[in-house]
Amino acid sequence: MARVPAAERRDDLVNAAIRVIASRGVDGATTRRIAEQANAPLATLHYCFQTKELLFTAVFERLTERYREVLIENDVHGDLVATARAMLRGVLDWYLESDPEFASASFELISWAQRQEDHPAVTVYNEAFNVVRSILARAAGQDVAPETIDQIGYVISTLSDGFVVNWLTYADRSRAAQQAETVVDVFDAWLAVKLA
Amino acid sequence: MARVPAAERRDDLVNAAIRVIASRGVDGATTRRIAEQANAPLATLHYCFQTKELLFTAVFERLTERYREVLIENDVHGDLVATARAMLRGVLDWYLESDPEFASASFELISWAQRQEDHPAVTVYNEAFNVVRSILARAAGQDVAPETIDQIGYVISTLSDGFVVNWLTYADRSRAAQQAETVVDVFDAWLAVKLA
Amino acid sequence: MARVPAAERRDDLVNAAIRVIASRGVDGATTRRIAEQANAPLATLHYCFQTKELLFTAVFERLTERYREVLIENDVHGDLVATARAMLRGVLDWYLESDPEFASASFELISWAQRQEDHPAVTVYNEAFNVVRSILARAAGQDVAPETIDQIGYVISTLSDGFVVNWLTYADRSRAAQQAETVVDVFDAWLAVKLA
Amino acid sequence: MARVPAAERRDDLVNAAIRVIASRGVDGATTRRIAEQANAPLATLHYCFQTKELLFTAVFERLTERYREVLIENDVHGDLVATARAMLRGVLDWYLESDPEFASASFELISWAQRQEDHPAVTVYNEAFNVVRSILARAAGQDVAPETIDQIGYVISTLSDGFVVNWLTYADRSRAAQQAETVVDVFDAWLAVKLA
DNA sequence: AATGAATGAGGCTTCATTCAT
DNA sequence: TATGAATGAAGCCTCATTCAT
Repeated sequence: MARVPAAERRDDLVNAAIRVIASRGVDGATTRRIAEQANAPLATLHYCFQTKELLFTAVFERLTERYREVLIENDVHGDLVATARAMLRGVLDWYLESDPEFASASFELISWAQRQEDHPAVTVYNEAFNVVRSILARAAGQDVAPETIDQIGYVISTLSDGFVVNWLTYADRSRAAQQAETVVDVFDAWLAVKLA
Repeated sequence: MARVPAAERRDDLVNAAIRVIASRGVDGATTRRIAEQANAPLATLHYCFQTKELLFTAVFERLTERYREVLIENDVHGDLVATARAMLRGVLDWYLESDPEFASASFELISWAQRQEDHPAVTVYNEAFNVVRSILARAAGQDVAPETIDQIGYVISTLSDGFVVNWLTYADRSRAAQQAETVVDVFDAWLAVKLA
Repeated sequence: MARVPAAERRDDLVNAAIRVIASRGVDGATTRRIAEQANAPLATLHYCFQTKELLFTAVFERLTERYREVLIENDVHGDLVATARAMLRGVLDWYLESDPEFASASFELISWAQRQEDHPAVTVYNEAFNVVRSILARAAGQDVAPETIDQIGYVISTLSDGFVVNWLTYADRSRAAQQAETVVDVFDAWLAVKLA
Repeated sequence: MARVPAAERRDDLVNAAIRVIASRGVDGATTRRIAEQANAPLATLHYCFQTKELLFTAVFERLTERYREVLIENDVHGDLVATARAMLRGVLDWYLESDPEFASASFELISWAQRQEDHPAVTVYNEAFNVVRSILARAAGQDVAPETIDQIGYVISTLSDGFVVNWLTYADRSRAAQQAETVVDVFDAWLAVKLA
């Protein structure tokens, strides 16, 4: 097996871990399987990441980062309603575009993170929430109360999380696409009342 | 050691399993830990449930059954709006009342079930959905299209699932109680538009 | 399950044990499987036979007894050559008639007995040998040296054991039937030289 | 702990397995006991052989190989009678020289192999038989019918198997040495008639 | 007398990790 | 540096046996 520099290996291993977690769950994601998927010797995994937990943390960070990117990419720089709406849409579409297994891996990892000592699960939520808030705040200008911003953020996350659970369970893309419409309708209705 | 009827033992084990799954995740829920939590020798677990998987299935059924009960208990036998609203409220309140660990165990088990051969995860969703549908249908009478009923059911489940994810992540009851209000507001707004 | 007197159960259990040993080997013959095969509760096995070893000893005795019967049934009360020949034939035919699994169980049990404290394996051989010897001795009258009698007995057992090993391995009855002819031919040739 | 090449480790384990099987039977040959006998940690056994069954297969192959060597070593390259005779003698002597436990392990494993899916038991017999046949065929030249060759092979195996059973049962070397003589006498008598 | 319930001991296997090179 | 080899701990499960009725 060709010797490969550690930095590159790290990347391979993180990607491999995501794939394995998606297909076999967090508990099915053994070091051996991840190493195999990454085409790397088992010992390399521990050479690159002292511990399985550290590898998972890296995976977690990668997912968090991706999530933030999705949010930022979907900032339409419009008014509050348009911006909020686009953000929700963007997240739903992203879920739909990626493999359902990807969403599955994310969820698995959040459960996993919940049980780790320093609760990075909360961190990722907070971080995502901060991104959402800052985007919305800019769109809202001065007129909207911070509590309202927060609430909008909460509803976006609630709707998208709820959407994902169903999508993961049924893994039926055309059905999920329709449901995405419904979800956006729900959001619209509420926003109209809220910002009336 | 005192003689304990098998049925009771089975019950103890199911309860123990729920507790362990909630606190340590499905993969942390080893037979040893479950037996210990149930205050039973490890071999007893396999006497009562031939297999760990069978125990988990029993746990799964227990949770499913409980979920159905909650739905039925919250049928107010009113008109469609009142009935739908009460059902959503009932589920949210139930989540809030029970230990967050209970909801956590449910979520963990759904992920687990997803990876089992015969996908009981889908079954539990379908079953719950059928209960919701039949309650809503009775409340709606003849005037409402079945598709609308289905959509209302979908929104109830999406909102409650989304609510749970946040509740599990932060495990902050007073915050969740406020969020429950928001969730119901969202539902009301949409229902008003939908059934206008 | 109907309560059945212990004496009858003992018989059932011994028969069940033989069947299970034949089909799954000594190590596959667990108490549970034997009890199941005998249609008896597991605890009954230990009620009838304090120990699995004691049950196996009973099985062993049953097989030994059967072996002795076969030898005696095939005593043609003729001269030495005819008697010896008939005995070998009788044993070979018996093996051929019974299920190959029966022979298999016998062999399994002999290996098993070999490893028990008081070596009943030797006992069964000695016993069988004594039966053979006494039959041959009567047929031989006074003229034949005891050593010769012993040697004939040894050759009978060697040939029949060797025959069985092949029969067990290939479990091909028509092939084994031909081989039985060959075995008898071998015996005849040697007897002719030996008793010339 | 000193680094030991994997190949050597495998060898140690195979040897240990043979010893344990010989002394405690196939079913008494637990992974723990084999590892202990090999002075290796239990996990090492599974590092070298993914499975207990694979280890046993390796043991089986070792025994088969050894058996073939014995046959080939005892090819005297003489005429048919001399060659056949020498082969039988060689096998008997080999059994006598080696520990009775070695023969015991062989027999145990053949029973074991019989119960495996792909019946390697038949394979080893066929293989051994082919070696015998080819040696005999060369010695016989053109004049002897193939059926006769086969028959001689069968008698050799029957006599040696029968011999072994007694040898294993009594484990009395001096007695077995005498019996070996008798066995060869039997073979000689039959060969004389057969090839007359 | 007869049996459902229960269990300690031990079975095979896999895990994350470390060691020696 | 990078990795094949090795391993202690723990996984699930089954065994023969005993207990309480």
